Amino acid sequence: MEGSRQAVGFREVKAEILDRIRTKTWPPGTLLPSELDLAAEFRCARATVNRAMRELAESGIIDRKRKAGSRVSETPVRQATLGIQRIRDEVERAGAAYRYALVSRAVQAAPDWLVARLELAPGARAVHLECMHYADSSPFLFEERWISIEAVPAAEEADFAALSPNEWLVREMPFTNAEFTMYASGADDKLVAFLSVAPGEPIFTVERTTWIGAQSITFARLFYGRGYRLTTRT
Amino acid sequence: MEGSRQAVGFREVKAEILDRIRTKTWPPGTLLPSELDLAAEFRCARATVNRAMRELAESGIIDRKRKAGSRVSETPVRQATLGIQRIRDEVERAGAAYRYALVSRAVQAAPDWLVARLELAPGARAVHLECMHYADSSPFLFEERWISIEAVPAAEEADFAALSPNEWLVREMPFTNAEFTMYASGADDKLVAFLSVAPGEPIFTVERTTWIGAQSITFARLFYGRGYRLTTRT
DNA sequence: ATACATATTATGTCCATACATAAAAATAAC
DNA sequence: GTTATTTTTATGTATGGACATAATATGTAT
Repeated sequence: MEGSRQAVGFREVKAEILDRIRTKTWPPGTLLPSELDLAAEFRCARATVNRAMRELAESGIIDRKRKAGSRVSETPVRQATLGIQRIRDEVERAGAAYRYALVSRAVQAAPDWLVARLELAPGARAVHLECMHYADSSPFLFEERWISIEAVPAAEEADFAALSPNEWLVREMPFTNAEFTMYASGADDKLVAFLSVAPGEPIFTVERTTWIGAQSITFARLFYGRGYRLTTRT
Repeated sequence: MEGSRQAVGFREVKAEILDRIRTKTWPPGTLLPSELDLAAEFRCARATVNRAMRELAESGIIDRKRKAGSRVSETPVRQATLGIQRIRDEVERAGAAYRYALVSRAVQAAPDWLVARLELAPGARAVHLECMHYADSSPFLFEERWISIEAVPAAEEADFAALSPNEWLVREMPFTNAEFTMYASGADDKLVAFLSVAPGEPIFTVERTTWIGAQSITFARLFYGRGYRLTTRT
């Protein structure tokens, strides 16, 4: 037979589309050919092109809309993956010994802001924890955490003095969605005491909410000690 | 007809599997039924189950291996993707008007620390820029940037007074790899002046190095104004 | 028992087809 | 000219079948 190429899989299709975008054959904003056209060009099934384009859309390279077609994204949203996230691993990867301590534990009605953030039922109860994580016995991070009892009933009985909520939840509850917010805050009195920093000293802070499916599980606020840097690459 | 359920899509399959994991019907480590078995149970095609399970594997909920089957992950890979965008979009998405101003521009030999970080040749030249980004005429972000002239010769002639390096580079060099480092720093004199903050005030800071393939392109240090929060969700 | 070849099996991918759905475009009604 | 209504079309998803591939399990020879 003549030049009928063989075995064009979704990886090849994806790579070829990416290459045409990279080389500006299809500059940002370009309307791509339809799945059917590309399938004809690559001599493969539409489903194959569909998977290639779906994955490109998931990583933000192209935008897709029914009937309107697919176009090269004008504003490619680069996606860096935040590799999370047992705090123990983070400390030990830096070559330090990890130590954890429970500061306080309470079961209480969720405050209004938490009800709003986790979309809890009014009057829902939550486990409220404060903990310290140490690297080689120097303060690494102060953690404030709330766990929805409705979502994780076992949290009410769990022994968080023995196991950090971080590790307990990793074992107990897989999650599907998380929202991270990062900002710089100034150290208040509590942080001054626990993190051994000066009042007002810049503190790298992370807030994290996690869900499984549509149900919220937990909210955590992490205050990192002096000199902490969070690094990630694409 | 009797109870033959209808239209079971991959979302439903995914949700049901997730639910069985959440309720510990299938605790961590459990070997899941094969795709064929699940397809029979849900009365759908294997491809439908396959997509559901593939997506669960991608988000780290289950681990899959040929022949060995799929099991509920013992240590769910908790990874979040951090969406990186153009500063203009970030400002405008918050409903503010975006304005950009070039503060300084110089072509100079790359300082030693930059040579090391970007793995430049000794004595390599770089464009050094300082810029301000405003949201509704209030300071949003002060940017320090170096661009390798070897990697991007056009940078030496580009008019960065008209277009921010951020947007210029996005247009010019799509598809780069990037490394992000985030931390909290205290405002120095320059930041006090440009960001209208108090001396020592906590500043959310991002350092970003980008490459295309193995070649480094640019290094930027972004100092965000008061109250900035970087949010990302999976 | 140990090493090697072979069969088995769950996942991985592809195909051709079909129908659903959303949104744009074209048309009809006012 | 403006507003409904219909048509068109690209994407979204499902199906049943097929073969590939990797890893395990099994059987065989040493």
